Amino acid sequence: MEKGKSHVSLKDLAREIGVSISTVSRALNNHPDISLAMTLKIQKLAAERNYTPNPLAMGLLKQATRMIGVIVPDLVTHFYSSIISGIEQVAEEKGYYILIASSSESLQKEISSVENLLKTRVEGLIVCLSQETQSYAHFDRLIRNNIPLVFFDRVCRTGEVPSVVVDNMDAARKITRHFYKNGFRRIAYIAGPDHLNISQERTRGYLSGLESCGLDFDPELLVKCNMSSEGATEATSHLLQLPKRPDAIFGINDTVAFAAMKEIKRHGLRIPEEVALVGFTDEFHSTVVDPALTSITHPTFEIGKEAARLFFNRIENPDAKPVQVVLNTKLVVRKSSVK
Amino acid sequence: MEKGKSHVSLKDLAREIGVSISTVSRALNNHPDISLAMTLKIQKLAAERNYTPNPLAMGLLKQATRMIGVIVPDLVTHFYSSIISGIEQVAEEKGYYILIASSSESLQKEISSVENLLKTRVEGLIVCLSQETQSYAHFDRLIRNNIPLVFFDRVCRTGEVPSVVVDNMDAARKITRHFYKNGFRRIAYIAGPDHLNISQERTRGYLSGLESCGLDFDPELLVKCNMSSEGATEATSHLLQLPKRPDAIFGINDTVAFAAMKEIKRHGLRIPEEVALVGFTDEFHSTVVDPALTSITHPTFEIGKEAARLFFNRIENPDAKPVQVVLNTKLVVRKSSVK
DNA sequence: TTCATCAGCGCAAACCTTTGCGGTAACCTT
DNA sequence: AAGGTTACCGCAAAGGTTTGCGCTGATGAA
Repeated sequence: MEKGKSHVSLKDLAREIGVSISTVSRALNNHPDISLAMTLKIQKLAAERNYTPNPLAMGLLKQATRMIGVIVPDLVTHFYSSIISGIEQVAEEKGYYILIASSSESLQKEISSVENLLKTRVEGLIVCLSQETQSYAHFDRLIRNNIPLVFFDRVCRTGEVPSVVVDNMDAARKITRHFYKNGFRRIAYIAGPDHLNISQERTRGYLSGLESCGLDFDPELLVKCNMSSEGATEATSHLLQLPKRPDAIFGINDTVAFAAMKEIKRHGLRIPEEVALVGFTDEFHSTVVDPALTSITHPTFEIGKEAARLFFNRIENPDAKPVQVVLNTKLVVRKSSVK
Repeated sequence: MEKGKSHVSLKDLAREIGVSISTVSRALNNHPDISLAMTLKIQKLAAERNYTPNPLAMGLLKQATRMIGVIVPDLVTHFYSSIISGIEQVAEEKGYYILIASSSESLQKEISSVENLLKTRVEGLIVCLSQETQSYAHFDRLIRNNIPLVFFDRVCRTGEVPSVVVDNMDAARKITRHFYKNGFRRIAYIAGPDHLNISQERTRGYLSGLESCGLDFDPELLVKCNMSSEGATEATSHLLQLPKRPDAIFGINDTVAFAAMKEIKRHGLRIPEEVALVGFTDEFHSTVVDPALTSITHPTFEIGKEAARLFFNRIENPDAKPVQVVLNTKLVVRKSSVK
């Protein structure tokens, strides 16, 4: 291999054999116009020289970069990294790469990520909305130009954009009823911002669960937080200091659940004897904490794979109607919610 | 915006204004050859039409894709996702994107990831070796062609390739001495595969720590595992069933430490009264488990940022001598190791 | 008036690939 | 032997950008 030039081009091969570039190209693509002898000779040299087509040139020509942009609120939360892992697996099978950008839960960063990813000519985007996102104009351009777009978990525009979510309402209902069955009556819920679909849906499930158990809804027991550790800690502390404090809490996601657990312990209360706790989180974390956390486990890896599948459906069939895939969650009962 | 064509090219602008493509290009680059009036007119139109240079074309021309390949053993471990986050931050500042591939701790996948990333014409690679990797021939091509390459954490060829690591020997020494100071005498170490630098270095630190405390090294107390949950569980179980079982264990990384914790509990032993435990892990996980885990915390985010900085040094100064950056760890003492 | 100068712009090559079309032999047919 | 096939290959354009060089018209000087 020549120094300073790590990639061989068709031109290099053509020059070395003494034919034109087009002949080399056709030979490598087994075009019938090229004689067998010539084809073999060219393919042999190409293999020796380790030729691989330049994806930039192909991208220019075919207008297809084989890259997907992925925007997540953050990279370090297991929920997201696991989903990304799922996306990556399907993408790899299809020969696609993913470009990851994190919005850090900021609308501004989400907007600029969309722009930047489009600048790099990704073929489309797979997105989980940031916590701040309430306006969706930055996705208009994609929709208008029919650029593939898929939302997961935190979604919007479900009429126009395919999405994959879990059955949040059902999950929250299951939690509430589980608490009831285990003898808890003052069931609190630490929710997220109102504009997020996951928060709304889980709130509905919570209320529906209460009703189905014949429990009255006490507005004091529904608190909202910004889904950060700090916000959740504060929310938990608030709940625990109520005149009639709750005997059960469920948190809207991992971060909230763990912060709540720490805060309950800090208040010197025992879990689950004095305050039961259930979270929305994943298998691994739930088992490592003490007491082991009862939780709704998301099929995170599957969410990622499904999002990628929807994406490729869109690529292969641009005019198909947007569908929403709803995955089921599982309530895994552990120590934190059973006296 | 026209339907089906989401990106405006120089040609489009040129046609609309009625000048040549080169004039448009120069105007946008403020070339002095173009009159002020024309420059302004072109720039205005470009802004209206939302023109952005096509990175594929630029990539072809400049042979620079502004993309970095990153290969990690997995995506979901907090250690790696946090490092990736650090890399991403620095990359974003420089206007670079990162392409992530995970080796799943497999040499085969690592090799194919290197190949595939090179095919996509990334400008270089930032890599943490897979657990299986003992031969390094797949990096030869990069070194030979002077393609930027940086290793972190699990490294090799440190003479030829810049790298960022933590002071593993010092960290393991600190742990050993910490155990000793707190009254533990049978100190066990669950190591990883021999060929990994991190495993070797920590073993040396362990031995050195024992010696400096005047403790004899008991080979029974040094067990190796493959750093999976299963391997660590088995190793721990083995240690706990020794005739003279250890009263303190330290695990080589997150996975091992948590598996060990679960296994100790499963054996009905109390932490730290009967068996003390220390891990190599991160802040978040250490505090969420019970008892809170004493651990060496890696400056993960900083490792990522430093790796990216080394990478850009390499880009800007290709012939500089490869350096190794050694970051310090911190021993954070929590309940799991203090009687 | 005439030649040199210069501002301002276009041509074309380069990066790499694919592909419709045109071209050139050698062969076959009648 | 002349015209028609056919096998095999090259030209050139397309995709988008930058840039050295050449070209034009006008202005300045002599």
